[in-house]
This record gives sequence, structure tokens and C-alpha cells, in this order.
Amino acid sequence: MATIYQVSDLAGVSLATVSRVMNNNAKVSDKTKQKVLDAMKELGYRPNATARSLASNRSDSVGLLVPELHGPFFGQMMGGTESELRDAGKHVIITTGHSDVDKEVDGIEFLLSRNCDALILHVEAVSDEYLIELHKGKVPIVIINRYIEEMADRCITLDNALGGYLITKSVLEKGHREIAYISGPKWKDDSNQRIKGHKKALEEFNVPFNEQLMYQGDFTQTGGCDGLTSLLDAGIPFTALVCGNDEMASGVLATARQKGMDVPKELSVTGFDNIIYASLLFPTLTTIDYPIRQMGHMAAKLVLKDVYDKKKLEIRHQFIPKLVERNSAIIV
Amino acid sequence: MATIYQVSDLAGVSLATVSRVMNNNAKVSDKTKQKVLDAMKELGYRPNATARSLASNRSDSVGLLVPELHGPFFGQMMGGTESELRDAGKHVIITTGHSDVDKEVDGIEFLLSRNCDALILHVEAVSDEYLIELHKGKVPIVIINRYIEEMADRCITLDNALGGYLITKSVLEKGHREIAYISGPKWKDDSNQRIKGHKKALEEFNVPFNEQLMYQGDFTQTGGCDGLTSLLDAGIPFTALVCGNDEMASGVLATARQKGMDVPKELSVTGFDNIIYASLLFPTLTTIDYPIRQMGHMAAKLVLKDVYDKKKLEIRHQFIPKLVERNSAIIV
DNA sequence: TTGTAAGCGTTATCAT
DNA sequence: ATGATAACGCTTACAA
Repeated sequence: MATIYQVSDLAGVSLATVSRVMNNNAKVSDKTKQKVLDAMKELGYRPNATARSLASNRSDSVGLLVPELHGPFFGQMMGGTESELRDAGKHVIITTGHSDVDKEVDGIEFLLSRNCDALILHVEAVSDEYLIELHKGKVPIVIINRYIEEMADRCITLDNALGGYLITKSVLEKGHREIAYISGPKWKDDSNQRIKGHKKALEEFNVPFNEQLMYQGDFTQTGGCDGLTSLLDAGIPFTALVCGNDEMASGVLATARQKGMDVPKELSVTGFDNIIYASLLFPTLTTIDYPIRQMGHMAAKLVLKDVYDKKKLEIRHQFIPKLVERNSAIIV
Repeated sequence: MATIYQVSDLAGVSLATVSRVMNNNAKVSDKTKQKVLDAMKELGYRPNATARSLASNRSDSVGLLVPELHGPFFGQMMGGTESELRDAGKHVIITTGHSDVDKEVDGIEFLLSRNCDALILHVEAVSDEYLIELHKGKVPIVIINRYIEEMADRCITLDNALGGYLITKSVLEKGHREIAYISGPKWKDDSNQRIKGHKKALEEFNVPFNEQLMYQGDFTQTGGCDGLTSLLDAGIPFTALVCGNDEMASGVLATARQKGMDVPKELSVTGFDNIIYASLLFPTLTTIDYPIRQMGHMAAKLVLKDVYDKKKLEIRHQFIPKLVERNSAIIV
């Protein structure tokens, strides 16, 4: 691999001049510039990002931490962030946290040690305090899908409570009064916000909340399967089943079919997220649209604005969920 | 951020000793080692990976290039690779190629410039020659889902032709003789291999291949929608529709339902890949299982073996597709 | 076992 | 406009 030395040699100029040409951040005469460019081409020179980053303390890359690499949800988020940054000539370094404190911290430290210019984090295990502390450090961070008062201007969130409210309200408006709920894990904030919205809607319709119609799932398909089975076994009747996300709803649909239940005739089912295949399920899933890709884009824009001086970008911190009515929930 | 200097100061030892402790690759007395560790803890020292990598020409991280970050297929692949490497204490740096030559090359150069210890590539636009050339360089590379004779020992592939053969054979065995096909893009190798298998099966059953029952799609859901519409419009009857992948098949299912066609009674449909929601579609999709997550794991293992000296790992270069029979294809 | 010092490939601050 | 040269934070012979 050719280095800057060899380029400067071949071009007959100093190191500094070569550096100036690559960064074009200082006047270099057209003639010498051309000599340098020619030398670079001839040698197939590619700057060493590591050395560059060590010397300049910049890296033109931003770290991205997601819980998992697979799954429809994070895929969209990563895609949004990456494309936005790439268009700006920046690179993204992705790593995972697996919703585990140690792994999240480890991932963050990895990204920091790589000299990322900024961090975009979708973390769920690490504490608010840790993030606030981290925020005081030198590297700007953006939190996605989590709201922390003390650093509100660094957060990109969805109003999950509103979403929870909207979906349950739509079920109530269809006449349902016996409504079961499969939630996400209790320790996840978005999960709780959705439940909060759910309860608010119930209250508005004077429907008492029944703890026995609540099952705590884990946001996976299997969780939905288990949830339906468990709720059915409990023996308390319900005509609608609101799920904390689409993946669990898809598990519910599959299990219901297996048990010979007709959705939506015997049971209305709803999801949350509007993942890519929600409209491909049978029946097509009534759900809440979660503009996660756009939010990924926005997180990137926030970084571009703050770190890379794209002043004119408009930042929007909170996104609004929307009801998407399809065929899995009907009038009772 | 504390540096190695401050640690050596506080511990009262030399730079080199601190370095030895962090890498524990040379004898250090227990006493001094403890002093160093204490100093590190006290300062909250975190080694600077950039400097480390510059000095040692290693980075403990491997570059991963995928066409897209979203989608069920690559998500599984990245997940497999990442978890395998992470368990070995290595990190993965992910970037995208978007099936575009320039972007793929750009992505590869980015990874190289980051000093990755190895590259795992899922590339489709770049030429064989380019990869062969790249392979001659200093950084070991692994190619996933693409077979290149000259570097067969660096490739992890699936026998796509066999898969294409198996799925069409299963349809033929159900008595179908008028079989339409929606393929992936012509310029993708896997797409062509699948077609090749398809044709072989037809031949075996003495069914002439009909070019007019062939539609070239793009491996996306929309491609499937358009494909079905186009094939129907052509007016040539068919009782089965074999799709080049599951995403297109899902588009076909949705469009068929929209048109009031009953799948599988009026039309048998098959996919390829067995993506995560293939069993959630209605009807559940008969398809070919593509063990992409395992292949992601294997690519990582190949790197671990070659680059990180885990000698005992067993490497498997070619994976075998398996027929998964569900409900979308029935006896005619 | 420990220390010294020369890199690693850049950037950036001075001079000129 | 260009050139020397000292960082950047670490690894690694080579000495001691």
C-alpha cells in the first residue's frame, strides 16, 4: 500500500503539500496540485483512515448501535441512517447491544475507541444516568427511541403512548369491550408507554382494566404464540386482542389459525409498528405505523447538523404514530 | 481521555510495560501488573483502537459488506456473522454496496482503509477479476453467496441450481405442467442458477420451457406483483407459478388475493429462501430453505480460522438447500 | 522482568 | 505557496 511519503517523493513535493491536496483545505498552486494528483493515481494511493483519524481526531464515520442486526424493525432504521449519512460522504460503523447492559457498554466503548465523530444509539439496557454521563463527554450522541429529559435535544422518539391510545381506541370504537393485551417486556420503556396509552383509551370508554387479560410477552413472534395460548387457557372471554407489536401479532395470527379460530370473525387482532410484512399477513394486519426509517434518517440529520455543520437541516424530535386500518380487526 | 502515558506515569512504570499488560503477550511480574491495572482503573483508561491499529497493523475487527441493511435475508446473514465474531472478541464493521459497482468498491476501500483484519463480502456488481485481484492483496477476504473458481476456498455458497431444481420438481410432481416463472434480475448469478435448476427439472419431466411464461423480476415484493399481473395479461394459462425468491412470492400472494384468485386452489405458488415470515403468509409458503444465517456463521468461522488462528474450526464451503413444503402449492 | 526509542501514516503548526 | 517537524497513542524490536 502506497503511503503519503511515496506520493510526495514521486511528485517531488513535501508531505504537507500532499496532505493539503487530499484535504484541499489550503491553497496549492494548480501546477503542484496536478503533480500530486498524478502521483496519487500512478501509485493507486489510498489514504490510511486510521492514521488520518489518529492525527486529526476525526474519522468521518458515525457509530450506530442497535439491539439486533436482524428483524424488520432495525433493518429499516439502519437503512435510513446509513443512506442519509452516505449521501453526505460519511460512513457508519454498526454494532449491536443485544439489550444487555454489558454488551451495550461494550459496543459503545468499541465505537468510541474507533474515534467515531458521533454516536447514534438505540439502547435499552443501559441506564439514563449512564447516557447522561456519556453525553457530557467529547463525542456527541443521539438517542433514538428513548426519551431522556436531561438531553431532550439529543433524542428522536415516537409518541408510543399516543400510538397505544390510538390502536385501543380504534378497537373500542368497533364495539369491543373485552379486550386482551399482549405487551412487550416490562423493562422496556416503549412497551410501557404503549400500555399507558392502552389504559387511557379504556378509561375514556369506561372500560375497567383487567389485569388477567394482560400477558407479558417479549416482542417476538413466539411471545405472541405463547400469549394467545396463555390468555385462552385463562378462560376469561375476550373479543379483541391488542398486541404490543406486529411480530407478536403475527405469532397470534399463526397460532389462532392453528387452533381453528377465525380472525377477525371470532377475534380481532391488532399490532404495532407496521413492519414490512404487516400487509402480507392473513388477514392483513390493523396496526400503528411507526416511521422508523424516517426516524433513522432524522437521527442522521441531527448528526449532520451538529457535527458536520449542515446548519440548514430541520430537525424534528418527536414523530407521530398513525393508525393503519386493515382487515384483522372488525366491528364486534 | 486518559492515554497510556498517564497510566504509565501513575503506575510508575514504562509505556512498554503498560502495553504488555493490556495485551498480556509478555511476562510482567504480578506486582507491576497489579499496579498497572490499578492505574488503569483509576483513570478509567480505555485504549485507543485507532492508535493501536496504526501501530500494530491489526484491528481485531472484520469488515462486512452487504447489499442492503434492511430485508429479512441480509439481516439474518449479518446476525450470524456478528454473533460468531463477537463471541471470539472481534468486532464487525458493516457497510453497504447497494448492488452498485461504485458503491461496492467504495465500501471495500472504506473497510480496507479502516485496517480490517479480513473482509467478508456479499457483492454482486463488482467483477470476478476485481475480486481475484483484491484477493491477491494483503487482507484476506471471504466471499459469500458467490462462487469464483480461482478462489474457491474463500467462497461460502449455496447450491442455487439444486434449489431451483428441487422446487420446480416438487411442483411437477404435483402434476403441474403449465408452470410460469418469475425470476430475479438476469445479472445476478444466484438468480440464473435457480433458473438453470428450474429448466433441468422441466427437462427431466419432458416439459418444454416456454419463454413466454417467464417474467424477469427484481427480487422485491413489487416485482412479484408486477410479474403476476404481466403473466396473467399475457393470456397463456398456467397452474403453477414458481418465484425466484420469497419476497416476490409474497407480492404474488397479495396480488392474487386482490384479484380474487384462490391460492393454492386456482394457482400454486412457490418461493425461495424461506425468509422469516414465509410461514406467516397466507397460505403459508412452500419454498426452499436457504440457511443464510448458518452461512453467515460459517463465513465468520473461516475468518477466525485463517486470520485469528482458531485452527480446529471445521469449514464447509457449500451449503445444501432443502425443500420446505407448506400450503401454497398443491396437487393440480 | 523492565525500559528506551523508533516507527505506524497522517495532520497541523510553524517557518520560509 | 511550500517545506520542516512535532504531535497523535500505541506496538515492538532491542537493550539493559
